[in-house]
Amino acid sequence: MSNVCSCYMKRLDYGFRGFQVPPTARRPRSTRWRGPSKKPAEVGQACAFELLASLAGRLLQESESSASSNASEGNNHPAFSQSVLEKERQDEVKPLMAKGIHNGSCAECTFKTEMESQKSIQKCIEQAETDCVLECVSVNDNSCLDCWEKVEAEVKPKRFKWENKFERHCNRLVEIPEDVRESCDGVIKNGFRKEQEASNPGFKASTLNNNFILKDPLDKCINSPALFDSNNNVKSPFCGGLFPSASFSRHGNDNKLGFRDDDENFLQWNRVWTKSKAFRHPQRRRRIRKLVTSKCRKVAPNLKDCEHSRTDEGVKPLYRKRKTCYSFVRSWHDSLFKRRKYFGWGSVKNSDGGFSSDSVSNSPDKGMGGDNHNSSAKMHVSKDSHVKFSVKSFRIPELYIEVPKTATVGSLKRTVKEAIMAMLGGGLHVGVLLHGKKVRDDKRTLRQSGISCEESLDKLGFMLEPSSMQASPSVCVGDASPCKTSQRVRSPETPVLDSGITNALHDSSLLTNNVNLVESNHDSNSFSTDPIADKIATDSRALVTVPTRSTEALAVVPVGQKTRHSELVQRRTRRPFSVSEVEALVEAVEELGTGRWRDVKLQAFENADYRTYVDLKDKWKTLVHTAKISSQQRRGQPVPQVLLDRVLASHAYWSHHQAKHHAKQHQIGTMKNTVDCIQPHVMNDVERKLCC
DNA sequence: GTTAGGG
DNA sequence: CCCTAAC
Repeated sequence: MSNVCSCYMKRLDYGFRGFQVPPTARRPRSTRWRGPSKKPAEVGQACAFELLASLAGRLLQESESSASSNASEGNNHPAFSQSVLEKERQDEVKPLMAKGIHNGSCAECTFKTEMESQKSIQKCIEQAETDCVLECVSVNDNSCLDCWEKVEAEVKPKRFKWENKFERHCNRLVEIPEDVRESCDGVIKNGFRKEQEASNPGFKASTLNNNFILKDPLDKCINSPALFDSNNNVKSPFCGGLFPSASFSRHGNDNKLGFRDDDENFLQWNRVWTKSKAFRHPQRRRRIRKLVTSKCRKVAPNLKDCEHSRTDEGVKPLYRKRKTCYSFVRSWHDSLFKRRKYFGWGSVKNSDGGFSSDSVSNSPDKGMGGDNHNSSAKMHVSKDSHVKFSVKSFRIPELYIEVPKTATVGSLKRTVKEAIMAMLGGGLHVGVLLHGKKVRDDKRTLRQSGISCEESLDKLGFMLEPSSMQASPSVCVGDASPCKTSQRVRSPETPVLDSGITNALHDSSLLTNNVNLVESNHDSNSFSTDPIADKIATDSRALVTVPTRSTEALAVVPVGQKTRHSELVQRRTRRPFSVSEVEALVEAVEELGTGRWRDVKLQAFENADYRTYVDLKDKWKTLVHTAKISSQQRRGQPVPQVLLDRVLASHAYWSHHQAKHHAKQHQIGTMKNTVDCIQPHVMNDVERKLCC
């Protein structure tokens, strides 16, 4: 624990993308896939197929009576899914979502009740159909998706292509009895498949002999933590997370899971996404840096260095020093966004480190179960106007820790525990999101809040938030939520915290993005008056967000953004120098010379807050380079050759002059040191002459 | 805090 | 544009 922030040369890095409160085994981060977040539609597909597959399994089991219902090792799921698994094992058909069914899938509630009651196939099919429809509807209505697509269109138009999402699929082989095939096929064609074919040209569902070979999103498998079952890992290769490497091919299907461009896309995405205008203002940025730095100077001995202790004034982060904690934070961030590149397994949805519910499902009652793509929350509206929820588990944000290789397992456990406890230290509240917006009025009824309406089924979300926080940086609950990779809600009226960055840092350890959906409308060219809000909105993948003090710029401590997600201080937005700026720079340098960048700044760019003297120095550097290369090699906005000539001339002059000056200074120093007998006025004379 | 230079 | 060493 105490070594978390120290500098062991040999370390083992553990990345935890989240914990499930219920004991569902999870893969090591290194084996989990994190691709670009999937679209909700894929969830819908998977759910529908789960239904079908589950149905198939169930029917098989029934048809073969109890002969096959003996073993249940490793399957921690009751009832029907277990039998499905068993059947799969016997048949050596290792497909499927049987495991997915058990835990948190949209099919769950249906099968736990309806299937167990052995109602008619038709009913199940109808249910499946209904669910398909619901899925599609909710997908279409999903505002997060809208945002996502919007950003996609605006930010990564060339690189991030959803058409490719099916490239990461693997085949699922589902055995379906002959007598059900027809009806299932009908369902597929008329319901799910139809929808999918309409929206996803790449989607395929074909029949082969007695099998259905379904290509559906692997993401569903691997993104669903519910699928991780350490006991059954071998049985469900496609269920992700159990693969030691980042790619695999299965059964000769050549379904390679390549991360190739997706990773790039992701990084690119993250980069763009994290580009923020928050720190565009140098003064603010400096202030932030100072704040952070000063905070970091406070010494603390261990991981808690990077945690926060509460005082009467509020929450105060105790940062040992910038390097230590910053690197900790940064490595966390790096682990998020860089490791993702290599170890993609896992849920992108988790990548924002959000608390998430493994599943939030409705009571297995009658009625319709709408799958909420915003939060995975399932809500059931029964006939008596009750709205029933069941939240099975929550996950906490990704946690990144380091321990020495020599650490014991016990210490590792303790470290993880302490880190978790630190995150959860303040206790938690649950927030409710409706239409991506926080429902703040606790006294309103569900009906009044619009939650009781069926139309809101896919608009509901949950989030966890620290109970001690006034502000609401919180995280959506829910697993299948595209929202998690995109945005969260930060209501404009989010209360202001007094402790500023202190709280921000505190929050950072606890929470993930809390981004207003609306802010996804930001484009990289817009300038925000609220840098922090901007930042938060832009960097949805940052592990950390900062409650903003209205329009005051604070700090965001990305532990890792996507961002995705982000550094302690965001990289500034690139601001190409205009010709006039170049001219001003050249003029100033001609006069002042190189090496006096502060003066250059004050003289020529005093009012350009976004230009630091380092910027000017860098620009001069590139100008010199540009002037030296041929015009064909130059890129960006062309600089008039006249200016470049002046740059070269000035550069040559000042190089010479500076060298001469330095030589003279050295000469003078030497003289002073070696010839003590020289009278001061003589020395001054010499200096004057040399410096001419 | 500035400057210089590598990335 | 960032980072860091050196001053």
